[in-house]
Amino acid sequence: MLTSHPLLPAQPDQAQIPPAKRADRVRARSAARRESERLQLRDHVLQIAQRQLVAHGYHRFSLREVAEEAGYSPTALYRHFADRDALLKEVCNRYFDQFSAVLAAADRSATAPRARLMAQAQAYVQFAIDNPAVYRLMFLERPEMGMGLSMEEVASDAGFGVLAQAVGALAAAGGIGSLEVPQATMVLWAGVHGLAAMVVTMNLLPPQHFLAMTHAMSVTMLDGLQHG
Amino acid sequence: MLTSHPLLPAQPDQAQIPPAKRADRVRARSAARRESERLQLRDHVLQIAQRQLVAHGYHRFSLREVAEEAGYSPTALYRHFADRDALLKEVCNRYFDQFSAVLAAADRSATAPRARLMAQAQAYVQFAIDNPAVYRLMFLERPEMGMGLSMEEVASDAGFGVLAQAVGALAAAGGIGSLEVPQATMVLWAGVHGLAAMVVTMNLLPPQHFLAMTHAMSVTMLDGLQHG
DNA sequence: CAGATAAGTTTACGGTGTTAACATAGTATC
DNA sequence: GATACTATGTTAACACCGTAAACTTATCTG
Repeated sequence: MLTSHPLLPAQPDQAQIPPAKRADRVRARSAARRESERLQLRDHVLQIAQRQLVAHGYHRFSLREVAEEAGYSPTALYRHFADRDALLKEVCNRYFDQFSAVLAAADRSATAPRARLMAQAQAYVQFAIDNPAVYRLMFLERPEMGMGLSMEEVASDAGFGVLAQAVGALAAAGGIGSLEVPQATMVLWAGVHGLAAMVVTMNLLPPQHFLAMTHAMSVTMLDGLQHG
Repeated sequence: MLTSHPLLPAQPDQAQIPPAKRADRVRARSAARRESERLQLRDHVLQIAQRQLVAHGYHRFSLREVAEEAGYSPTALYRHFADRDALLKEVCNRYFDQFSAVLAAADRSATAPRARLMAQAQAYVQFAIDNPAVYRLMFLERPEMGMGLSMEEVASDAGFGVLAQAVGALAAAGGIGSLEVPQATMVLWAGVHGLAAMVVTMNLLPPQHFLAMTHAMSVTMLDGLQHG
């Protein structure tokens, strides 16, 4: 039998503390606990939403079904999220962090600018292969989610910082011909984005095929930049 | 006051023709007229659907609203189309023909393989700019519409025949390095597809921007193919 | 004339996102 | 300690959606 709430850490002896201060502390702890519970619930719902998005895809994603699996009435979720889109947007944000991390890791796996960009492209398409529904949501269906940035911002620094940096390094090494760095960044991004879009829209071909194509595309573009 | 049905052409004097044969002819004409009316209605509905798809976008497209504008009950459309997707698919097909024609015209606007491919890329993105909802439907939302082909088939001949042909011509002129023709075709297609996808998903930037980027991307890719 | 066929209707079902009205527990205040 | 307030749920309801089934009506056919 538990003598104290499992979520609450054991409290020290408070016998000699003035009641007023003790009440304040209790109140503070209570508020903290309720806030924690609220965040925990949010997180729980978001995890379910994430799972269902991956499982059913973007088109079948339903707020009501998320609520049902979470054990709430559909309208209860509106206390925690403005609407269905806000819920999806939060799911997006989490994946966006993960996506950035994946790209950054790929970037660190090499030193030469060209090799860094090749690795990034591969990781980019691999992410789309691993998370088609998420990539679709972030970049195809609701582009305002996942990043509230304009394309220029994305290509410059805030969004795909690692990409822009690597392109900058490539430019410093003389790997870019007549194009400016932002333009070259956009071109590279659009190229892999095209492949990623194909991955998530037509799921017939094996993933390996797309990775090979990504390699071919990266080589072609990088060669083209160099001899431009 | 009209003495004959306006849709029916005036018939010659049939006084001396045997009643049996005359009945046959009337029956045939009647069937033809009903068939024509049916096709006319189909076309009318398709035009409305096309307009609404362009106006409201893919997400808001509603079978019921099409029926309302056409002046029918929602279920009436099921006599002419299997379901909502079939209706959209037909709209797609019409645009697909137009799309092919646009690409073919662009291809004919130049003679050198490289110039032909540049023109095709420009026309490709221009089509996406002009018909974002349609491009989205054909290549992003429902790839099985507009072309029931696998990516290989598309890149080879049946789908983008003009593209594959131009790449073949480029290869014959020594414009392709180590890549095979199908791979080079896919790379080029994926590149412009990436730009087109950006056009239809993020409609913030001016079209001219995308056309300039298309130019940069085409040059980069073609240079890359040459020096690969 | 009787029957089949085609096209259109109304009705209905299950699904969606979302709003409004209500219940209730916990907190804050006098 | 009673009272008001706030947060967090609930149910009911609205306005959509795609679509299936049953029914009406007009037309063609044997």
